[in-house]
Amino acid sequence: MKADLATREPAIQARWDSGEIYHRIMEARQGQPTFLLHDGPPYTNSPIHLGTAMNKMLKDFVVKSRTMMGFRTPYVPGFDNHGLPIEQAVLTAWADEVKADPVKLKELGFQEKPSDVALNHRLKEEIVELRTRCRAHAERYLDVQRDQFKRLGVFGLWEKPYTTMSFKYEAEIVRVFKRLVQADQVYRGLRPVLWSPTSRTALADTEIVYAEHTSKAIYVRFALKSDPEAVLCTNENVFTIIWTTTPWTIPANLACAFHPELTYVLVEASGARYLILEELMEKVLAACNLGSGEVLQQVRGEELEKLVFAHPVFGRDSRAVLADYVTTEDGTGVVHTAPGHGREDFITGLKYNLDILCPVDERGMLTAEAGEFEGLFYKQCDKVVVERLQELGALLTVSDYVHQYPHAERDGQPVIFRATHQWFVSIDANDLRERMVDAIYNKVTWHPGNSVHRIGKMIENRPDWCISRQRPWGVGLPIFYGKESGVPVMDPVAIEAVAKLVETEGSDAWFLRSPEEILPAGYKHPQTEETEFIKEVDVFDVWFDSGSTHLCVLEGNVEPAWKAELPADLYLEGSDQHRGWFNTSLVIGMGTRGEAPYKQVVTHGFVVDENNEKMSKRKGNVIDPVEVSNKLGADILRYWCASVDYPNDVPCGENILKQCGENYRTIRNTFRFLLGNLKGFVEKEPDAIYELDQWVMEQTDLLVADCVDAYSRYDFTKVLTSVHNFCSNEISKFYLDSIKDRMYCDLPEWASRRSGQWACRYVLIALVKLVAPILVHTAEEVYQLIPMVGRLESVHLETFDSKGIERVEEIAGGSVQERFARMLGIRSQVFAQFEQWKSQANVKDSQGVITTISTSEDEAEFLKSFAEDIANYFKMSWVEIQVGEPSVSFAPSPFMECSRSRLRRPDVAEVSVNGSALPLSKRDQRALAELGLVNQA
RNA sequence: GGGCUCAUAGCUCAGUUGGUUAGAGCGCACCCCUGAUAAGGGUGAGGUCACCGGUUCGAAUCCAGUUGGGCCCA
Repeated sequence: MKADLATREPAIQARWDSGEIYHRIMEARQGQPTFLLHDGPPYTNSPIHLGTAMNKMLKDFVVKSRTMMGFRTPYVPGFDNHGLPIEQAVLTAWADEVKADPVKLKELGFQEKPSDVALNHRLKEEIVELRTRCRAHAERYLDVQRDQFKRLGVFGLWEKPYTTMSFKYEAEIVRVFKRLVQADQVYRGLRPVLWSPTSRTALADTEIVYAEHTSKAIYVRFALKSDPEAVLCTNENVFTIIWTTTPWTIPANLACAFHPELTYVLVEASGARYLILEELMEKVLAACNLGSGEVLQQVRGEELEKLVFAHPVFGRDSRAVLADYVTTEDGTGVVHTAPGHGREDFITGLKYNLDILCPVDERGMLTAEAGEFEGLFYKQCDKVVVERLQELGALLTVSDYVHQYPHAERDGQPVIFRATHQWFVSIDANDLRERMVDAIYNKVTWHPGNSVHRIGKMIENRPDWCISRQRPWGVGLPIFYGKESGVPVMDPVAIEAVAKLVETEGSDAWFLRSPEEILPAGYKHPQTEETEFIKEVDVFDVWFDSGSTHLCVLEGNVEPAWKAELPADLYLEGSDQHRGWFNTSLVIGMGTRGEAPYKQVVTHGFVVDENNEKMSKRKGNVIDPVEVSNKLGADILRYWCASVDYPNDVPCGENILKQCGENYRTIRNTFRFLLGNLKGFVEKEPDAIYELDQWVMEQTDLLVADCVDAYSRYDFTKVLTSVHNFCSNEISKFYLDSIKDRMYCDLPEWASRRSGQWACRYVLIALVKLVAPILVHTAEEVYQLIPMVGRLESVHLETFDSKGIERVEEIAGGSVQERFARMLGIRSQVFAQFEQWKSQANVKDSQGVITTISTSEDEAEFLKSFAEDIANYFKMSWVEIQVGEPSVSFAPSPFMECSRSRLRRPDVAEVSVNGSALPLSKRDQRALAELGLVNQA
């Protein structure tokens, strides 16, 4: 019975497939309490990797173990299809066809602003062509991944998984948006994005490369305008100094940021007073040629919050604000803040309710909002601003500064941060944040427990969620704008019209159809009463797609068969999903339904190699789960998955897998030998159960109790190590050795042998069920070979053989367990002493040896209570027990060797068998007599 | 740089609220069996609990820091 899992497993899986195992299980658990694990969808742009595999296997452990605990455990796998990585893969493969270049698309008028939305016919076709290719790409890898997951032995509704690109799902995404709009959770606002002025498009982070760039670095002084709380000792001739490498953003300056916890000084130098960071004082004074300074006052940053400075060019207010990203490395400790031109600036702007001022248009030209700088290209503006500041006496110094600066990967040109209109889910409207934080800390259970801090901190600090993306591969944001007014339509009726369209024609239709074709006849803008509209061209952030899964799937709106009770019992994903899916699902769940979509969340770490280093193709330390399955077997990979401490980062490599294979074989061989003992098994409970057999069945009951408890706590390592140790220590090293004599020499119908077989089967069934959620194929294979009436179609339809808590406690404290624990303690002492004796006595094996144990009256009586069995337990021919000074001695047995049992016991005597004299023990004489081979002695 | 986190034998893991000599399995070494045999059994050697301080009668365990991994952000 060679393992050979690589060929056995596919055959087992084929039987599951043809028997529709998932559906059989669902039928079998009809009406039982439900345990719902809701699947987080993997992204369909490549074959699975080990991390994806681990995630699915862990989920499968949960689903299968809960099934065997008696729950109904529907599992609808999902796939995440939209988004940039697929789009990029498609574009790369399509690179030679220039018409698909997104830059080209933008040039054709595919702009992010509503005024640019008028899509011409040609463009529509190109977008749809690109989307079609993306869809095909996603479909292809969806199939690949599905096959790979199935190869791992994962059960689920594989013929009808949820896919975020299915028409009905896309329509539900639109409806989730509608619900958030109805809940007054959505708004349109400005936000800085990486922007390429040359290609006039927003860029994703992945489209950016950092390259060396020489900028003009300037020190600029801002005069103090007011100090309402008189924090400073004087307000005459006071300035602060900022340092920036982007002079063109000076027109957009609205604030100066100080670090709340750092110390600033008011220093008098060259006839003026400057408020700068203490730590950088010398450096700044030197850089600005201000000579040496005299410190007038020290003040902590947090006290400066009420100060107002004057914009050096426009004279308008530039508020002092606090921000902890202010560093002590570059600059002055005071950060020029332009909320329309930087991410951190933007966040600070939101915090202080500053305008998101962005006086730069999509071409990189300064707009009217930039006053005297209007009409300049931002690079020219750099120069002009410097000159103007010089003229105004605000410029302290200027120099060239070489640093890493973001450039567009596509054309190699530098990019800028530029605020553009985007759609947001507000995190603070309707106390959403508070309610989420409450749910995190008080409603949801997190495993491991400390991950509550991780998600908690994130939600406490997260900014509003920008859900719009300027990309073609996604679900279009279902927003109409009044053609003249540009006012967006926030009307559920209009959004529902889009949902209806998408449901039947897919989200491509949003790009193809005109507003008139989509909206109800005669539709009027609720605010402006306009009747002509243009459409938004942005699509949803893919995290909106996946954050909606619990609504799309579990509410049953996409597919009634998926309907389940919300919140789900469990989400189980990698720890990166604190930022991702757990987060977005919570926002959407709380924003729409007012509660978290999950009751419990389990997170797992990432796979690292045997040196605890991250796996990467470059390092060549990647383990491919499919390759492992096809070479060693999926059960080996599953063994690995259950043997590592998954809440942490988990190591994997060839040596570790080899070790898993060895441990696996211990379990497999134990099953195999137990099975071997069941030859000729009779399905009838024996009249009497031997004490040893009673012991092993009780041990099994205790193991089952431990393991089921471990399963309920998602502690698969505990399950597997317990089972493995049990197989090795209790079963293989003791029990099976001890019953060998009985199994080989007693006759099949004897009560002794029947008792042993009964116990072997009891143990085997229990063990096979225990490992079934993990070693899915092996358990099935063995289960089908166990002689039993009422065997189910699959082991995965079974339930664990759990005894009640009372019975378990009774066993644990019972006399059989106590007696055997004591006896086994003595046994190991005897073994240790035997090892010493046999080397000096030149005896190789205990089989032909007699042991004499001299001990206290109490212990002697105890050992004698096991009668002749003690010889089997100690693997000796015979054990003499006497009262006396404690000692253990050994001697080669002086008795004849029984030619049947090979034991040298006192009762061996020569009897005549078929005319020749054979030495036989009493038991063997009886056996042969019953077989008619010898006369009863 | 920030948030969260991890570090116990060669490997994978246990180590409850701080309390004898830090455990298990695998691997390894030596020995045995050959009626579990691409199996099985016995014995044994392996650890300054990442490092450095501190709290304590007592620290793998609590605290601070350092180093090195990991995830997420900047």
